Amino acid sequence: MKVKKSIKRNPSAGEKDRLGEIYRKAAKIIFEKGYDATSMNDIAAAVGMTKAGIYHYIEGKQDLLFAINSFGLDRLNNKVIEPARQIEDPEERLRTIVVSHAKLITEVSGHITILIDEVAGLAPAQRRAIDKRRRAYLDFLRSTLRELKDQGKLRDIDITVASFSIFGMLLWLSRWFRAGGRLTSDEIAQDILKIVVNGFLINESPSPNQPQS
Amino acid sequence: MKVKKSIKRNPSAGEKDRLGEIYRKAAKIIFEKGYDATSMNDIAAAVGMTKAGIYHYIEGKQDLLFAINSFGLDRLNNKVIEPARQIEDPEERLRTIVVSHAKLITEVSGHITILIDEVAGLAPAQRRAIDKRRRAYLDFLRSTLRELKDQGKLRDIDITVASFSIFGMLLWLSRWFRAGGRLTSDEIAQDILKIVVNGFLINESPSPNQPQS
DNA sequence: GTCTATAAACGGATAGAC
DNA sequence: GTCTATCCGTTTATAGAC
Repeated sequence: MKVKKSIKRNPSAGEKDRLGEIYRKAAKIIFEKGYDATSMNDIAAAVGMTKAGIYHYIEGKQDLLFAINSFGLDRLNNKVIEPARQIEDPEERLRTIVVSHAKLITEVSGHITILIDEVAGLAPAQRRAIDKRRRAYLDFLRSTLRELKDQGKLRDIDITVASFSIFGMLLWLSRWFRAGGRLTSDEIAQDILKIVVNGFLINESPSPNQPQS
Repeated sequence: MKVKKSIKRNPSAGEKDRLGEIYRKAAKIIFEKGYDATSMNDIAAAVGMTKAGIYHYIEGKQDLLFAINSFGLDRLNNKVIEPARQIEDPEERLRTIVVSHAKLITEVSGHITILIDEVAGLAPAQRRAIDKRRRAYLDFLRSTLRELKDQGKLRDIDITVASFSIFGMLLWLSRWFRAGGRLTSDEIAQDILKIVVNGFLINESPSPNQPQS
């Protein structure tokens, strides 16, 4: 049981936040190359240290992956799930989920947010913990769609298909989005919102881009 | 230059199609665990041979990955792209792409169809070849959406966002679909089609599940 | 805290017997 | 065609000097 949790004061100016830097750089490389293809040497080089050096900060490669996944899920929780939970109206809640999740992905630390498939490298107990949190998010989305269906506002689409399809669009966004490209964060989030609103919801008041017949 | 291409007669009854078996089993394991996490030992064990044994059939791990990707793209070409190319009307073409791609994924050999992220392990020339074919598919979808936009049938959504979003739904389907579950291939394909038709197209004649106001 | 050096295990791939 | 045995590079991780 090593001393890991040194009190997390904000690293003051000039002081190096080594552990945080390791997390961020590792997340970026793992996102790009995949967990197994990323060696501790790759990470060390990116941080500007040797492999042995970073073992001073982390327990091992598995724990690093777990920490990154956990951090990403914390972000998701803070930026998407918790704000959305405060919203009573399910339609407004759905809009909030879609837009805030899309923007979380496209805004600065996109890689750290969701490592889609990189749970296979975790120890079983770690993996269960991550899977549980992901499932909780899926269930949250699903229950929102259920409410909408009960209100007669959802199209005749299976809720499982609907929730996974929304997920699919968002997860894939993290792969194709390039910062600084033609499209801004906002434009993309709004377009995906339009797709969801029109594709999933029954619109009594047509959306802005619906032609007035 | 080894003799690889022994004439491919159909293996007659009782005769073993070893190479085909290696491809299928390898595709399944790579799809589940990822390319780098899959060792030649894993594949050999799944086929019921030793590592050395399968090197009699394949050139190496990279070539195995390339063969699997190529085979998947061949399937995509035969079952989705070519049939859709025959269709003049872009709306009908879009419907065909979505439904046939969804069914390709959910029907038997789903894993072999698309190894989404497993191109990093390829040699540069191989990778370019695979990327080129994928991009051709994306361009095909994009040009179909472009035609619809020119006809005023597409909502005010950026074509890039639209095409990637359709892709995202379909690619993610390969991850969450479980054969023999509650939902059939057909039900899923039809639901995704509904999402696309309502989410992307401007419907002059409302779709069946659109409420008649 | 960060390094060099090295241990211990595992990876892809091949040689050669049968 | 399939095996056992083995080569050699790379990987994670650690020991110990500074």
